[in-house]
Amino acid sequence: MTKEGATAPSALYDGALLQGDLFGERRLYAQVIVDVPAKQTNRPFDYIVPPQLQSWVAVGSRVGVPFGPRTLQGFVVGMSDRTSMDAGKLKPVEQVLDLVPPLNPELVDLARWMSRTYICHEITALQAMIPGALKAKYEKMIAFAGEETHSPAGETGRQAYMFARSPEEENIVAFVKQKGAVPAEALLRRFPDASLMLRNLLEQGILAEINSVKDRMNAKKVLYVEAAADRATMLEQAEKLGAGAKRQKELMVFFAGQPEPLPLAELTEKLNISAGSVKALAEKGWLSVQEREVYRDPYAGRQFAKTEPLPLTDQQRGAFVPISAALEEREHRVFLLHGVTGSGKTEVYLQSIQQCLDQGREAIVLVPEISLTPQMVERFKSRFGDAVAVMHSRLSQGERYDEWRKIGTKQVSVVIGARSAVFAPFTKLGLIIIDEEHEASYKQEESPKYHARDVAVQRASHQGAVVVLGSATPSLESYARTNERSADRSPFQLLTMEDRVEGRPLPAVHIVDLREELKEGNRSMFSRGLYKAIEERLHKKEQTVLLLNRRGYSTFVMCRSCGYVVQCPHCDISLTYHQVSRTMRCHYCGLSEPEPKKCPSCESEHIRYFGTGTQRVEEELGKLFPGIRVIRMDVDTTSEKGAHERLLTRFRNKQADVLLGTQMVAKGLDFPDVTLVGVIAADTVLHLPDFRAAEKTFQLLTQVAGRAGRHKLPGEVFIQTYTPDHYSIVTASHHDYASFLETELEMRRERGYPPYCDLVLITFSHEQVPMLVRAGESFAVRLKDKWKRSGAGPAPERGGLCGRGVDAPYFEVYGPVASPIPRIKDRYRFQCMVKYRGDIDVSGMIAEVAAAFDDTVRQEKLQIGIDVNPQVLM
DNA sequence: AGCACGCCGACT
DNA sequence: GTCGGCGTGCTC
Repeated sequence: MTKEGATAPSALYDGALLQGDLFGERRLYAQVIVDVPAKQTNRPFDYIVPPQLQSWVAVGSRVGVPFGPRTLQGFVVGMSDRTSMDAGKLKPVEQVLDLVPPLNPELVDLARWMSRTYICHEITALQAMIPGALKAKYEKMIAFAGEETHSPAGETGRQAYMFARSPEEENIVAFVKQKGAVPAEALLRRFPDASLMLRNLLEQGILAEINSVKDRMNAKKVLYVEAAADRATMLEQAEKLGAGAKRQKELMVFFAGQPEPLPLAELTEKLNISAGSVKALAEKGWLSVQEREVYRDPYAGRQFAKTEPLPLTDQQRGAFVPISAALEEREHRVFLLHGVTGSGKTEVYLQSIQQCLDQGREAIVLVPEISLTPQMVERFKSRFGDAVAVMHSRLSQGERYDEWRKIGTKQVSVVIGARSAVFAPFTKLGLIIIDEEHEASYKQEESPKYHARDVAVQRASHQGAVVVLGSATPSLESYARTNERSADRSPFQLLTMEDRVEGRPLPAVHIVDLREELKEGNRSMFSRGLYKAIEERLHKKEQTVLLLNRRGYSTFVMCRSCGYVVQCPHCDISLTYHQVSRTMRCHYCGLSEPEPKKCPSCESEHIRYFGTGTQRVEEELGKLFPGIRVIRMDVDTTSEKGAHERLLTRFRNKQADVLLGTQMVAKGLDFPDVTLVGVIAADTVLHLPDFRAAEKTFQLLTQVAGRAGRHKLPGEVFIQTYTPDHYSIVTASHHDYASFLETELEMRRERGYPPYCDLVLITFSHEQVPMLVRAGESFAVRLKDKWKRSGAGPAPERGGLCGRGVDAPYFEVYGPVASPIPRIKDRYRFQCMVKYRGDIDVSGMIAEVAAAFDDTVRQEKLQIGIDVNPQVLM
């Protein structure tokens, strides 16, 4: 309203504002992020909130809004009573999709932070926070639009045409009219050949298209039965029933003494009565049947023996006290709990959570997906009972949604789950625990490429919550931050637990030099030491875990005549032979083709299989130890739902002697009779082109070694390797994290890698190499230019990072170079790496350069993937 | 992402 | 002379 308008009386009585006021209505506008992940729509759009929806719309609501010609799902990210736009141009919010907003203002802020930090569209970040069941689904509805007689005069031609509708058209109109609105898909199913007629009817305006957001939140409904009269009446009426209605009589008597409603299913089972009897009585009006929403509880009917807090050891107490104090102060703190395997970290978690709950606050527990086993869940369910919601990928979409719903409705105060559980919509968050914080699975590989650890710290800092990062082998980034010296990042507090509970010794570790074995004439994949050890375990009826971080049968297949290696035609990677299916498979694009009988290149039949995979180890075990019972666990045997747990249960029940698998056998398993762990080839990870290769090797070896001798029986570990002197292997064999850390930090410093700098990886992919090189080079130039113009100083020389002072800002773009796997699914891949240190908004700079590339992306089908790894400086 | 509006080739 | 190609731009 203008100033003049405010002083002129006539204007005061004009306009929608006043009209609204007269009817006691408030003007309310919602800022909505719509479900279109594109640069141009990556901002809020304003909508009018109609009066009847005002009490339902809040920041965090999921709404259906008209957007251009269609209706889209969107999230409300702001509410206000004014708008910067001409209010006359605004459209109204059409639908509110949930009774309770699925997000809250804090999560909406977090999404904005994520979109900036990880360079993604805001809608992508918002979508990542809600369960898949709430993902938008759109539906075209056909509705009846009005009588043709309403057409204005003068359009007689049109009318005449309309009156000439065919009987089939009449049928369609009648059908739609009767139903009110019909999904277009359903209509075409009913009238399969009607698409042309439908188009005519739509053009004539007799029918209309309505786009709406289909509501996928299907709460499960169950029928409940209860008495519809008082006890006396029920008994009285029971007597009046005929002798033939024996079941009904029974039911009446039962409900006379049953004031509470009962689920129909339970009733029919308990009283051995058919639903028909209930229906008959309901029709007579003596019973009432209602629909009730229920939760699909995947743990329904399972009894969890209640456990009480265990007395803490001195060491556990040493860790618990500072956490407890921070909780008490309601202060945001991050603790790094460095505890060797078996030191009792879980009990510290449990008691910290208990304290958090006692304060009326809520807790999130993140665990790697793979260790989200029934045993793990059981420990939490046993302590906190129904206050726990469990979220993992093995749940059906509906189950997942129901668990999640319990958070919003305050039925639970603890969530345990994998990565995405960090977004649990709690409003009084007090504690976030991240178990095995070094695990790579906390990093999401698709957009938004977030790291759950970083998101957790971000969330906690806004809520005054405590974060506990637990690990036996903390990531260098986290460990470095306990020594933080930079001004703008607060340090993590280190808590250490060095001893195993009850003083159980760490297992003895033998490093086996495979070169020596070869010299001695042992060409088998098992060293003599490991062979003997397995044999011994078979005799003693103890169990063995074998780790080989490579699935399939053999890693590559080569022709010995010409040296041809069978490769994937779509990816630059050799194919792996799978014995079970007798196929060659690509582990990157999933291609599967029959094994070659002769060399595709020279037709020779001298084809040999090189490299060992889990399938081959399994076969070999069977040959060496006839009758041995082996469970193989890798992606190929655990893809089926519940297979993972089934295999572990079998092993636990001692239905197998050996558990053989890829890294998934290394994580968090705890079997009392496992006394031997064998690592078939420790170097598989070590030589990957990854600056974290040594760290990953150390972590993997330490984790898997921790699987042996966790209970009464002492454990033994064999690590087979061709590089027995490598520091990651040597230090892992001594369970010596401190020494590993020291050496690895020195390596990182020399090479200029995290935690001495932050990294961002930018990958480009395209079907043609020239395009890719041009784009990558142009990107790098523009990025360097941006840095220069920011006036932050000259880019240092290459390698200049080494030995630089702690506070010196640094920025360098490396590349573009071909990616480690130069082609996947027929697309070539190049990458640039940005190394920097200091408080530089690199994400912002990259986002701007990427935005300038948008046209290229559209026209040339160039794909730019940006992987932001905000690391920690030392 | 869709969808409309807007300037240049092969057709009634 | 028109129908239609997809290049640019907008969606509260």
